[in-house]
Amino acid sequence: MQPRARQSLAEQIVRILVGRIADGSHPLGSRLPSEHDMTAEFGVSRTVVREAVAELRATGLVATVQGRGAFVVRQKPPEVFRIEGTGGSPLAEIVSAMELRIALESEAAILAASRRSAEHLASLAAALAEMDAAIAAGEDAVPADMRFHRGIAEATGNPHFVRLFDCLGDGIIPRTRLPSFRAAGAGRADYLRAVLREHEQIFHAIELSDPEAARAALRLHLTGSRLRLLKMMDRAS
Amino acid sequence: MQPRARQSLAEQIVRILVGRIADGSHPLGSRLPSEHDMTAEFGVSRTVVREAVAELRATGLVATVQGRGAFVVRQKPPEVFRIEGTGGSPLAEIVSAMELRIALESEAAILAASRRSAEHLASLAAALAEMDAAIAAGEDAVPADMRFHRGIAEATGNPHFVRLFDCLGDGIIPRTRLPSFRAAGAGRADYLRAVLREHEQIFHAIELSDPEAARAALRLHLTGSRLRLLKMMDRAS
DNA sequence: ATAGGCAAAGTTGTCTGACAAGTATAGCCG
DNA sequence: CGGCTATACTTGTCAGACAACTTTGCCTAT
Repeated sequence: MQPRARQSLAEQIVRILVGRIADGSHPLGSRLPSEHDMTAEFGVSRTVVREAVAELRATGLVATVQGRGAFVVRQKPPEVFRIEGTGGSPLAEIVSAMELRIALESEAAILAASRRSAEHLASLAAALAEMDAAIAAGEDAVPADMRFHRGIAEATGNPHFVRLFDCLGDGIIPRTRLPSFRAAGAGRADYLRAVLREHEQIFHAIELSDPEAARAALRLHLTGSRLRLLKMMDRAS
Repeated sequence: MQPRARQSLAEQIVRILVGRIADGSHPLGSRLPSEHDMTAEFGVSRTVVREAVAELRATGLVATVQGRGAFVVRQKPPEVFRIEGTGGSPLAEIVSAMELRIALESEAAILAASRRSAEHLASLAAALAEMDAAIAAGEDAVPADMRFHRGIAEATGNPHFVRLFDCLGDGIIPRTRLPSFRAAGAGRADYLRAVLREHEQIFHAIELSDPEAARAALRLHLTGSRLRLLKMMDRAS
């Protein structure tokens, strides 16, 4: 699939309108010019204008009401937060992502230890069992790992932690991003078993409602994960 | 501006296509049915189909090539992380957002204290001076407050902290979301001066390259902010 | 048999005109 | 002044046509 050589007219109009909304020419709450006026201003057909407005609508900048017009409901497109593909070396990215995880998840562990219910515990225990089974089956156990960490976010009782976790996606699990990990063989199962043991320690601290122990276990886990990964990368080269 | 009572045909088609892309009926890399085929399938005009495709394009799910078709380039819309307007009471939202801030910013303070440069310090000092001036001018000092916190994220040297901070937007400053704060009058300047003093303590800890002091100052600040705001809300009612 | 060229078919991009549906405004009447 | 109606304005949809680009199939030459 080749990149397009030239921008469509609709895309050009979108760009212009996005710029105007951003610079305040069309402030929040204001009505854009009518389709008829925009066809005249931009010298394009109504179809093109409509498609441009459809795109603005899809990005959330504009809402249209039949008979009334297109209104600016947002000044800037929503920012999308991602942690992969942001440039820099893969290792630097993984280290950066790990630091972010340490921030989020150690606090989540504190809150989870204070607020967890029996259901949360059951969910975490199920994720651990799943992880155990996946390791025994020679898999990388990423889905179960994700479920465990999401379970901690859920046990915080704070929806922001859950949603941010979901936003980050599986890129937060470093081994998903290391091609060499998939080929590692024997060292891999050892690595995963160590991860599983650390998960269990986190689980027990949460079970015991001990926030500081939970935080310490989580930090140890994430710091240890990082060191182990670095060692594995050395061994691979 | 009233909500629309009924979805447009284009929006309905978008919904169907988003569902199909998500469930794998139209997998990544595949070509959507032609416009002609979709007009037949959905029983709508080509205009409607084109607008629906324009919306898919704008959300990044699809890319179109003239003469070839519309191709799926992404299976799910990028997740947008937001902390406002997620439902629940305003107070519960603010408390939840504050917990998230405590997680992110206390770790950021640790890293900032370890990694800050003279430029980072200068930038933080400038934000403090700005905040001072804004308080003296009777303003709410939100832009300077944001700059200070962003400066800490920058001093971490970890781009993830900066970008996540930018994603969160000014909703993380609780007083931007309390209408009663704007009317508070005398208590407001006192509140802001206390906030400024705490910012200064954070600044000094970072200046001294003392990670634990920075973390403690940051946590104290955020916890204190919450308590003070609760008090102000009591006084207003 | 294979490669190249050309025409036809297929596909998206744009324009035009018309009608449908909803909203806003202005004017008239009680 | 308030209510009703007609008109003007605005978005939503349909249909047809042409432009521009890509793909496919067929024919011819080597």
